[in-house]
Amino acid sequence: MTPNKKATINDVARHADVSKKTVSRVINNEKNISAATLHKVKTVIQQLNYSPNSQARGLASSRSFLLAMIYDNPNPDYITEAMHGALSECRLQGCELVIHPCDSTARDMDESIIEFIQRLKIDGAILLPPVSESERLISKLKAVNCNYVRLLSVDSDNLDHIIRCNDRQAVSQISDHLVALGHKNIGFIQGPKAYQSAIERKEGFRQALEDRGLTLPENRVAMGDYTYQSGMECAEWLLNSSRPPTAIFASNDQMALGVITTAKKMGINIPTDLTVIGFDDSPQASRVWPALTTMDLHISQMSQMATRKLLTKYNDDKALSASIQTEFLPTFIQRQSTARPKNT
Amino acid sequence: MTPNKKATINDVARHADVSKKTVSRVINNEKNISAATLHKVKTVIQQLNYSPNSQARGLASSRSFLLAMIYDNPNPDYITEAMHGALSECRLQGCELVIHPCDSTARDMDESIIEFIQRLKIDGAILLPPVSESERLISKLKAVNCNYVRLLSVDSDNLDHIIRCNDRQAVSQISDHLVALGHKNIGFIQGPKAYQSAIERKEGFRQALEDRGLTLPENRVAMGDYTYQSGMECAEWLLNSSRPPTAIFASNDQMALGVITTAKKMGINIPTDLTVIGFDDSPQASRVWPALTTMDLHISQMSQMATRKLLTKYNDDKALSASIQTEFLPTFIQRQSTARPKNT
DNA sequence: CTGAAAGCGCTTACAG
DNA sequence: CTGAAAGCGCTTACAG
Repeated sequence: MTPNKKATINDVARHADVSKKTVSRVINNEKNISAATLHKVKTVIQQLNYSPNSQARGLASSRSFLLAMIYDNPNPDYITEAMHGALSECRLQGCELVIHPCDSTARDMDESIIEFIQRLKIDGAILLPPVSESERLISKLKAVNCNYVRLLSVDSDNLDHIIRCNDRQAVSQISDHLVALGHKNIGFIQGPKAYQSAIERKEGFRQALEDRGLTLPENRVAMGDYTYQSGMECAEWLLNSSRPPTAIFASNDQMALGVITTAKKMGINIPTDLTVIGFDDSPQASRVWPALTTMDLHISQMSQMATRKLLTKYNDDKALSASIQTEFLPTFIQRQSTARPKNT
Repeated sequence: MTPNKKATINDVARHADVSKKTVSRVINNEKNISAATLHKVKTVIQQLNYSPNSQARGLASSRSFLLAMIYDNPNPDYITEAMHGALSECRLQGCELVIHPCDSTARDMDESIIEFIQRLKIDGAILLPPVSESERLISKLKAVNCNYVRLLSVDSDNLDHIIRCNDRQAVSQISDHLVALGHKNIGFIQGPKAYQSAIERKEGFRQALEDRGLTLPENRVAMGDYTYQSGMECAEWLLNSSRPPTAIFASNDQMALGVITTAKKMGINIPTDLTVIGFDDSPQASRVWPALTTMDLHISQMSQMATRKLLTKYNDDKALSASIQTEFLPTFIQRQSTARPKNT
């Protein structure tokens, strides 16, 4: 990479007149170094503009300083946020992020992930839904002794391995809002059943409505798949029913955006004729008219905490470890797509 | 990583009864191996489920099999597409992608990028705009002998180092469309001058209109910054002028989306009262109502070609190298946001 | 076509 | 608190 040869640990050792083991000690922040030696070595490191070769470190210590983000998620906004959070923590702790999208419908997904992890000696894997929900993958990860943290909607693993988004409590906030506005005839658009979040949001919402004296009849539940297209279709179905709902809660923003489009096409005004609520707080939510009321899932923070949790193994900073938050509660973001129903 | 010890080159050599150098030859697809030996080694590799340790390979050969994608781009859709393209090529050629967002306004951006590249011994860097436009960074990259390819709107480097999007020809297609529809009073929303693409699109559009006997007066040019917010503001300014344009071309989709929102707020109907054209073909373009007419930039393909170009150095597949396309012409995507002006 | 030796730049396990 | 030796799993440069 460098013509003007990059400095190595040997150069530093020679210049500082110590053994390379001592240099290694300062690189790795080990204890038991005299202040004088520490200072001397640090000075030389500066002078020589030395930075340790991570391949050599990795080969010797069987660490790679590489974390992997593994996902199969059609939603780029989710991925982007997740990367952002993971990256912040990586910088803090001197790691790098390798991204590894995959196809969870492929037969050999698990094998190819494992091969990838072993080839790069990945220090730890951050698993995003729906990949994070595959117990088969998890058991293979354990078999090769690979550290991992899963972003999930439910507590289905040891707490060392999950960061959880409490979708149930989140949808209960939404039902509060809807009930407070006076809506009684509410439609719901569900996500694909292959996603745990879709189930949690649906069951949580149904439960929350019942707790508040309302119901969510099956003919008010449309089956979407988290896409814009499905949001449009579900909205059409709900709004063309004999007694159309006065509010629609779509279990993600893409589908809610589809609801808005369909309503516009049908000449239905939002929010006066129809209240629409999404779930995600995607960038587009604030960039439509009317701006979409939704839930902020704090994906970036969740991903950062997942990364921090992954690195506790290599990090003896107690304060940092203690700062890890395992469960996240989404935040309600009120914008312009909700209002009281017309005849109330 | 593995409790049940992963196989090494030595295990393969022993089982196949050859030297490890021979195993190395098959790993690296070298010539001059007898068919019998090749077969024998390959079989053992399969049996042992062996995959070479990329750290050891890297340390010995000063390669890392790691490519970096370096960017400072507020547009997640662009990044996502670029990653997708790069990743496809990485898989093809056995590399991995490390992502490295950065802040191009930071004083130490160049230094931190160089440090990162040297620390990981990155095999090559894919530079996205606007980072790709920094000549200062390029010269530092050259100084440390780091291979790179830039995604750019202009030819400002050796052809080995660029993949170009021909923004000028693209906007000329847009002016064709607008002129064919009969628009004469056209507004333009410019991107931030720090982006070369913003300049190319503006100058290209002005030139194209002039070539067709029209003009783009300065009072029809609004200064945006590629954000939705600026698109709204610019649209307000243009539409509140004494003789509002019958068509607005925004130099990216985010701003065009802002135009649509402002038009809606003002009660202006699209496309009958106002034609709107964007540039990017972002996912949202087809998810608003009316769906946005725009240009597909082929970012994923550009990024894939950039990656392929980067890897030619390590790859002696002539056919693959010959398949590299250096210049891309965006494709016009007609949707529902354009129509003839009202009184024509 | 194949192999033995040395070395890439670090860390581990020990010794003192 | 510090260091000498061996080794991580490969490739390079040679030799034959």
